[in-house]
Amino acid sequence: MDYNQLLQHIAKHISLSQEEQSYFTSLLNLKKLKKKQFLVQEEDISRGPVFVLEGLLRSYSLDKNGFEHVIQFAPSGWWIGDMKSLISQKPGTLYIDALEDSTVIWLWKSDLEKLYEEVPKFERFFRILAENAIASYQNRLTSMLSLPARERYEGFCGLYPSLIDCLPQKQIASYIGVTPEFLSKMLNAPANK
Amino acid sequence: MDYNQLLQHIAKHISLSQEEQSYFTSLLNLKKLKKKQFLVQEEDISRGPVFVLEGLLRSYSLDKNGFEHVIQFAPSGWWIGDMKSLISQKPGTLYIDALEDSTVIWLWKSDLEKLYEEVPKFERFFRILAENAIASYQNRLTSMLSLPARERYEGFCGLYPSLIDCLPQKQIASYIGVTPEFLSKMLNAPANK
DNA sequence: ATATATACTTAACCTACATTAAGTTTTTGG
DNA sequence: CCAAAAACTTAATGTAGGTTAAGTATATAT
Repeated sequence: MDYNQLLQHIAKHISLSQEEQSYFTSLLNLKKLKKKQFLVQEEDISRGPVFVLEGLLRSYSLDKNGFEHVIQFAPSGWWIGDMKSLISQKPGTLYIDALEDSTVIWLWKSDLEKLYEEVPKFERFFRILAENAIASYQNRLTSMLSLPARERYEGFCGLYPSLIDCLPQKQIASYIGVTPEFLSKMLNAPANK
Repeated sequence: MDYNQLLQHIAKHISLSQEEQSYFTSLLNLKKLKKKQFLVQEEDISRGPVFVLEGLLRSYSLDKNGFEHVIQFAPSGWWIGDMKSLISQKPGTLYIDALEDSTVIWLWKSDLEKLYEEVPKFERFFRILAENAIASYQNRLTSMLSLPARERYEGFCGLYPSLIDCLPQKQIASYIGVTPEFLSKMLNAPANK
């Protein structure tokens, strides 16, 4: 399969020899998801980090009234996962599914651990990845705590312009933390303000 | 100085030889902070990760009305930092100050990078640290998006029982995302509900 | 092509939480 | 030990955003 996109992405942070590359790719698993299909089913909890080759995934939580709350979108070239479940290897609280037909690459946690032993440079790669994720969560939290819905929406548009046209509005509403009805009203309100 | 607490904390995740330990400690800087004192002043932006030996720090953002929004508390034994500024080495958007007289240990980013070269095991250590932080941010976001204020408060009490008695109520209000007035009313409301 | 599900809109009404403001208690610093 | 600042409380009033519900538009699948 075509792992080039992933290898190029990794090459931005660490450089791998030919052998390291092929050892790495030998550990990869490919999965195709139909729109609405879940990444992780049932007891299948030990999956490691997931890279989106093509398509669009999201992670979300469910509240006790059955409403979904989007934690993250992952278009092509992004990583996604439920970190609590990945660390603890217990069933997580996040659901991950495909918003479009998608192709993803993933690692078993045990293979990832072997990879760290064999090619320690990957510790650096995933450290950098994790640090970037932290920066973006700190940012998101700040905006949840301190901005009104309209500014959170504008922030989203600024940060993910390419997602605006391909995401259903209700998904964006969920991400910024309002109901679809309210987002609709807000966007169709007289001009601005 | 007494770096034992930090070394023990690190030993939970990686094991270091005597030399590695002393190389590491040679890079550390110690700083004492008075209550209300800021960790990072003015243009002093290139500070790396900060470990709290003693006391209590917090990071927060300021909104345009001058209100503070707490992103994280860091009691003794915890790490704290503004990840965006650490990565970009540009002034960040978070403020970090001491809620009690405190002692912290910190690294310059350039020293941290030398450390990664000399003792690659630290890549693993900070990767694990970062992954744990991600899990906790995913959790916090979930609770901001899907729980009402009372349940966020209860979640906070469950997660940080030791902080409840030593934190001013208004700091907890800020962390869970409500005004101090509302938290006060909520806690003094007839019994429960 | 048509049926059905899903997405979006609009509007009336509702509520969790914010704002303002005044008063009380506790902590801090000199 | 005292004055001033900071923290907490209470209450009246305001509002951003939720809920419910009904209708319209747009996909999706067969």
